[in-house]
Amino acid sequence: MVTSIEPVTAASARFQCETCELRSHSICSALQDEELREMNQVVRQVSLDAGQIVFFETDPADFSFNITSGVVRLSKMLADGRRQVTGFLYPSDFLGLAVGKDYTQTAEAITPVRMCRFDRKDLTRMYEKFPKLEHRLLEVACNEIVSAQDQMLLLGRKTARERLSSFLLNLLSRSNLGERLIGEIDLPMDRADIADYLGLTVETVSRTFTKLRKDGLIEMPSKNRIVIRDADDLADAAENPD
Amino acid sequence: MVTSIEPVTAASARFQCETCELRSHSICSALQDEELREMNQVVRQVSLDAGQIVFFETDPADFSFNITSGVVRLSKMLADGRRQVTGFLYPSDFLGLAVGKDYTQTAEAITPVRMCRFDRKDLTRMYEKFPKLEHRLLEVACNEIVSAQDQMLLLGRKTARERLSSFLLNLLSRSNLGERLIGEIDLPMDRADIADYLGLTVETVSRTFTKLRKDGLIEMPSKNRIVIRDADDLADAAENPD
DNA sequence: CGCACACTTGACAACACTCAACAACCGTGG
DNA sequence: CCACGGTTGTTGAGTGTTGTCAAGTGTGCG
Repeated sequence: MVTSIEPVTAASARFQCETCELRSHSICSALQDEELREMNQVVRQVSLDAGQIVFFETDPADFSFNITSGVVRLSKMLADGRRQVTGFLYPSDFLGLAVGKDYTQTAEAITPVRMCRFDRKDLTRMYEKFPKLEHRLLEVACNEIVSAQDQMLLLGRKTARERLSSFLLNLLSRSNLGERLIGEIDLPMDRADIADYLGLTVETVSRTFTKLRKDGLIEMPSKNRIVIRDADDLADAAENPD
Repeated sequence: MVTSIEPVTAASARFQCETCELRSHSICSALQDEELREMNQVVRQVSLDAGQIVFFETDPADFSFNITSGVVRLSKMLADGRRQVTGFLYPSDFLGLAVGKDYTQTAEAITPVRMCRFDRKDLTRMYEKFPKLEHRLLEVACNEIVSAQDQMLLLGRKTARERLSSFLLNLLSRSNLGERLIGEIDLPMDRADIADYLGLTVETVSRTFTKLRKDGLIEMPSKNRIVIRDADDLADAAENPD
């Protein structure tokens, strides 16, 4: 399942994982260098190939992760195979907030992924030592709640066109966090992932992409690449039916 | 907006709010008596009538609350009036986890409600003093995330029948936390609230209630009262289409 | 008693789903 | 280099579940 687990190298020793240098979202942004050294001793770098499972929705929840590169898909399944994708995790995102004994969803790499793995027992000790860490984690959890609520609004009340427009805008704001403000986004997930994330079928997703393209809201240089021609127009499409 | 705000009375002085005596869900269950006395100094009892707004989705997020009696509805709205109810809060539930400057959803009392109100600035000071409190809040947040994910699965992939069955089972497990295991539940919310919670219309909710009744899964002694005849059968209906 | 409101039921329409065929893409191997 | 098969994505035709609009039935309250 896990292709490689290596101890942290000297090169990455200053920070316990690359995540912390990327963005403020990482949980470790809360800590000082000295404290990070201590975190360093309980973290392991993990690499996965595309398609590999990080954990399954009934596995014992022993680990938490910080994504450092690649994209992870979170999903839940019903007995008959219907699936709901609950989120996509990008570099600097934290994975494994659950408090229960077992994971409640499945996490799978949809691109090659690298991440920092923490034993939850270690993390618990760290909380006690560095309350700042738990404070940071609460922030992460609250952000997750807010976007979960947005997603409920999307799934419960929005049309296919609004759903896809909202989705593209979310990806845009994410991909712009680090870098340029160009309206071009990469879709690492396939149509089935998008459909299961938006509560639609692949056919409807495909048709809706076509419509957005014909309406001049987006361009599609390739299947996995979207150019947003006017973010305001798309924002409009994300909240108005038809 | 708020009908009455009273300082804590001598009778309620031992615990800073009644919630803590009700159930383990309350955030204050994490604290010792001595620490509770300190919380006591920053809490205010608030009473609301049915229909009153606790806060609106763009209000500055200055307060957090512990519900002590009654039911609160959380919702988000689109510009054109479409609404998504994101949850119903019962006694012992915590309200106001958001980290941002403003609330991201509207909270409204759907029955007479009493609750303990905390100034978030006070709460922040309490966190620093009692890390246990923040730990407890993280637990609360994680539970909220888990049920939000369940709700996404419901909204994205379940049929009307499955949605209503799931909803009734959730209410059942909630109402049984405190007391008897009788399969009878009270619906403090109206059909529109249920519809907006389940991503349906009132008509579909009504029709689906009728179907569940005709199929012998539930009885309806009155509009707001549901008797679950066999929880296992209903659990079946909650995960199998048609 | 009658009005108002919430809920239910019916007829019809529509948006998204299902099933099916087709096209594009990609890696493989001749 | 191109032919081939498999996979993924797109498009089409028809169906269905749920939404819309409208009428009807309680139920509570003044």
